[in-house]
Amino acid sequence: MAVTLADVAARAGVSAATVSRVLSGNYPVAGATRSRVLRAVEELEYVVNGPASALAAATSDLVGVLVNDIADPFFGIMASAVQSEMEPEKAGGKLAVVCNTGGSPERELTYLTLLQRQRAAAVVLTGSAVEDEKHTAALAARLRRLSEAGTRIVLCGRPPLPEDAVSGRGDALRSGTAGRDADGTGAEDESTAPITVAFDNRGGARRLTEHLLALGHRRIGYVAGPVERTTTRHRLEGHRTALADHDPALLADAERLTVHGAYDRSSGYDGVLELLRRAPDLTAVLAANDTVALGVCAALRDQGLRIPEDVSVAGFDDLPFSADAAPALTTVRIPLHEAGARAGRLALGRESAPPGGVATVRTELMARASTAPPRTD
Amino acid sequence: MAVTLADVAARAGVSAATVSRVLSGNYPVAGATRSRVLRAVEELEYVVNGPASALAAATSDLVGVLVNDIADPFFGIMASAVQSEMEPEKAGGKLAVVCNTGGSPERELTYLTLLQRQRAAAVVLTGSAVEDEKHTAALAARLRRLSEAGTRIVLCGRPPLPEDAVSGRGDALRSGTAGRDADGTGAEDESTAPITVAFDNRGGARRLTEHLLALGHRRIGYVAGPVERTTTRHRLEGHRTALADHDPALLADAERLTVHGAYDRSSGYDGVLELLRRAPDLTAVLAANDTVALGVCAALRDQGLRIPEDVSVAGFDDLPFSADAAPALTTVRIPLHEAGARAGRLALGRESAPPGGVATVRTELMARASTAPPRTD
DNA sequence: CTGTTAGCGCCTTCAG
DNA sequence: CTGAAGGCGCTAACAG
Repeated sequence: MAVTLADVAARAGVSAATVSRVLSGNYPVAGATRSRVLRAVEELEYVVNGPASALAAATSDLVGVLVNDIADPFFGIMASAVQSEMEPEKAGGKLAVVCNTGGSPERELTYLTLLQRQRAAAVVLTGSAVEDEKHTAALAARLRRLSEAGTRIVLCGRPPLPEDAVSGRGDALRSGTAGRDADGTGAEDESTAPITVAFDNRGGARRLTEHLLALGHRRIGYVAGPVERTTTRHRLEGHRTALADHDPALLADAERLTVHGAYDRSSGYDGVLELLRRAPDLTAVLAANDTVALGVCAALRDQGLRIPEDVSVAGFDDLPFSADAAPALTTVRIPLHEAGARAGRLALGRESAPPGGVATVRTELMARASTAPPRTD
Repeated sequence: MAVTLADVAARAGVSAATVSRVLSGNYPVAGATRSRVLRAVEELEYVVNGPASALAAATSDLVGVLVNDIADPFFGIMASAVQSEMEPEKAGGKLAVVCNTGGSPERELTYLTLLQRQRAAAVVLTGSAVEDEKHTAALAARLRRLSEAGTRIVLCGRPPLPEDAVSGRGDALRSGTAGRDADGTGAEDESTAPITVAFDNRGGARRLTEHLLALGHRRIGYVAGPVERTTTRHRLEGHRTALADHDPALLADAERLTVHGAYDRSSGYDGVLELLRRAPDLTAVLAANDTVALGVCAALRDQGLRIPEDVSVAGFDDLPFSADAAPALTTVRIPLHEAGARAGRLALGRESAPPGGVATVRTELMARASTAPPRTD
């Protein structure tokens, strides 16, 4: 069908091996032959057969990037950053594969299988994880297998896997076919645990709540994300820590002033309406993220409430549109691009793992116009 | 290293061929053997070796999706839609590969090469194309080669390639290696021209401008996208057509009232400032897209101008945040999800090509609060 | 520095 | 319905 290495070799008057060598460039070849080969490649418009070379070399140049929602800039920015580190110029043309799990644990596993099947060079898992015992175990198992197969694993924006989930079972039930490659030299025991680039969600949420507290707010509603997600839990913990530190009494009401929903606009809209029903005297609302905050603002406006005069609102993530919202949104900045880029480098092994395998990315309070002191009626 | 087909075969007490057959499921196998094999697969945690099967079968299950900017929801939504059609349940687990070109023609070509090397099953090119003779020719050539290699090509959100760029040269210089697979039966001449899902940018822009005209606006500024992009040109053409139809005199000023920039927020900010310098008596501003419109609004606000009382603003695309902007943004809705999903189906051959190979997606005017009649001083 | 020789793991006729 | 055998295109030791 297509042009093959042999065709190029024939045209250049050399052996296939030589062509292979000049193409991969990791082996000495005479200048003259090299250019002769290159010319043949040009003339024949030869393009390497990826599957064939992956098979022979037992490695591929695919890197998987799993995201919960590719239509959400939060993930788009990270994915873009990861990919920016795979520039053909920078890293020999790795192909970053962005996979959209839609937040579904099953699809997460499915994609990991697909990537394992492609013998991906690395996999980057971004965004919050689902905290379900069974799923965590399944995920850990799959990651372990990927890792054993030589795929590098990087977590970005999610916490490391719990210890107990990582500890693998050691029995490799391997059957017959009398050991090909007869000796057991393949013992490249790179630290098998995934590398993690975590976000300081707790700290960010704590500082955000402290900011509201300092402004004088005491009745603070919280439109949180899905209950089962790590990010949701961490942000909530930071919030409540700040509350407790300021006045333990505030904590008592926290439960009632919290509603859960998805990480989308309508959850914010509906969520704040529910909060208003429960506590009409709310003076501030924290949202799970900036998108949710937008929904909160819309609902508040529809209720005839002014921001921040009547109610203060704050988001999380500091996505690009947040600064342009009216009023500009107070939020917590996460350096998504930097984090993604780092994850990309880690995935390619171009940067060495941080001590302990976990790097935590700082978050920063961005106090803007959507928060102000509460009304003093 | 890893578990192979042979391992599974041995454990199930059958031949490798049989295992292959139950796994691909396209060949009769006795129920008993089938389940025995399946069990062995389970026990061994076998995962097919993608490269190997791609090599042997000469097809892969990768589908490339090229986008100009993955961090932009415009592309995120389309990519997500394309991918949603490749659900493991729907289409035998195709892997959609989202590639971020950053709008660079060179990277577009590079990614196409990478995809060709992977022997991708299909490629979807989304978003506006660069109108440069040389690049168009190079692109057409590469697409033709991909197409010849059996990769299906779909354009989504960009116009079909110009006729003259498509017409291929017929000489296939193929050398030596005395024809393997000795007969020339592989003559599967599917219509080689790319299928297109185009957006009606012209019509949308025309209706948008007519809307402003109907409100009474006559001095309308336009912060357009990059000059060399098809989308930019089409939207501008629609705008000017409306202007000319309404009053040819308006066209005279159109050039002066147009500035070009990137498809981002800061272009909107800077662009409208420039327009204001050129024509302080502007009553309305059209933006290249919603993101740009946000920048326009920010700049206007910073200048102490109210929207829409002092200046009306409109965007394009109707991204999710547009309805939540304050004021809600008047814009033109493009059904990005539907378009992307259709492109995905077309790419998989699950939907037959539209007559002429081009389907045009309707756009719809969304008149909201950011546009109103001009001030009557 | 270059050619030769074996596979990599799977699919696919072709017999049985 | 199942097994045997050859090859997909490339890489990786080995020899020269």
